[in-house]
Amino acid sequence: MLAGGTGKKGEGSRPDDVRAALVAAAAALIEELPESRVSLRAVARRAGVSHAAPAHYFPSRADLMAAGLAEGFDALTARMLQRRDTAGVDPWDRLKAIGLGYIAFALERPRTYAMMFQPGYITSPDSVLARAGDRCRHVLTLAVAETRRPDGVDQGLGVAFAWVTVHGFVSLLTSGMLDCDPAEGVGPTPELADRLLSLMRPAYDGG
Amino acid sequence: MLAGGTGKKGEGSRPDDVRAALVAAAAALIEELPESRVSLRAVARRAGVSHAAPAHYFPSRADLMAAGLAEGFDALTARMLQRRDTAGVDPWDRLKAIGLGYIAFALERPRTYAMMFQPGYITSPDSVLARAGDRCRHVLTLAVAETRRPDGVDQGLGVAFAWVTVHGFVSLLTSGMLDCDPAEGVGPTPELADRLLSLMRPAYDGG
DNA sequence: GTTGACAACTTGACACTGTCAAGACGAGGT
DNA sequence: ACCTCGTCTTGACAGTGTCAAGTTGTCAAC
Repeated sequence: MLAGGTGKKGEGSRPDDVRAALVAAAAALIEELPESRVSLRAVARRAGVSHAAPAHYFPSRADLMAAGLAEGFDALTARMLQRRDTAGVDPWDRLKAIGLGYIAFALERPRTYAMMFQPGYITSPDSVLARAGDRCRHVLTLAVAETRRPDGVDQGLGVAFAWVTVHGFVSLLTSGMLDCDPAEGVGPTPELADRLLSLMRPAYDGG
Repeated sequence: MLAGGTGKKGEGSRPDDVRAALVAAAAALIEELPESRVSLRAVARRAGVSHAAPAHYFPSRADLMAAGLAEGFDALTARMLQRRDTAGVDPWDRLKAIGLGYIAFALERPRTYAMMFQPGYITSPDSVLARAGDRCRHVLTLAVAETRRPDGVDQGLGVAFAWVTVHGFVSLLTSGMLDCDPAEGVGPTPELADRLLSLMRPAYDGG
């Protein structure tokens, strides 16, 4: 049977209810607990099913985590779009808004964000997680395309550079390596983010 | 007793032999196995001690991992220094050499690298891991200082930008998010690394 | 040289984990 | 009525981190 069976337990159940509950529980726990404590059984408990229920929908723990992380990616994408659409019409403003939205998401949901980029959860380029990542990058690609100039960097490189910068920033920040040291002239987080994004700009403008 | 006791078991043992063996075993397993499979017991087996021996040197699993990861940081620092010292005298060449050494290390020991920057292993700014990270950043700071111009970016921001760029690059690459797509004009890894580092430069040169 | 103290481990146990095998159970078809 | 199948539960197994207690070897004191 391909599309969700009608098998239901209580009267309130709908097809794939359990699956959705598991993914939602996983997404929640990923942010609430350190990674090692997000167990299959904890997710199952949160979703109100038995400890082995996840095995019917996900071949392994990693697959359930990947599904939860894909939800995280979609939330990130939504955040970027929201910020972009409230920015003006200037392409650079829009790109910068996307970057700030990206950073805001990562700092609000640091554990989810860190896990999203952990090697090992993407099993294939067609996996749920990889596709969610692609959708996210697509938003960035569109924004970079808008800023494009005849003598600017090429598309792929521009996307890579923008992503690399914002990801590197939040990743270093949340891992505790980038403590904004006032002695070195670097201010608090939002200011540092703004200055880093501004620092990026000349790479796009010049030939 | 403050400094390592003389308690030895066999005749070959030296003080703190077991501790060093544990850290070495941890560092090795961190690269060999996915993170979830690097267990205290596996490390203990590799070091040839009982499953509870690590508890005598490290309060928890995280502390043993942090010790292994600190070794990774020191190896990274050594790699950067080696590359820097074989580069010429041009400050920018030296900074770029450091960046390429950094990238080379991360791509050779991807699991170690990813774990080094995972939030949660740095318990305090004085921890072994944090200090190893500081030593690494210090090398970068020196190199950035060499490139400094009167009208360039300030020190702290320059260090942050350089680190953010190389870290973001290898982190995205190893997590599978940055598949160098030929259709978008981005070539293979070494070329992309080189172009990204070059893209960074105008940020340091201009006012 | 016997005694005691003590660090360095080992052994054993506990609750917890991911995964597999087997069973319960209701819905749908014949 | 009977069978089948998908959904989920129950039960089991090896493996995990951590704690408590026991063992062993070394040193200092007397």
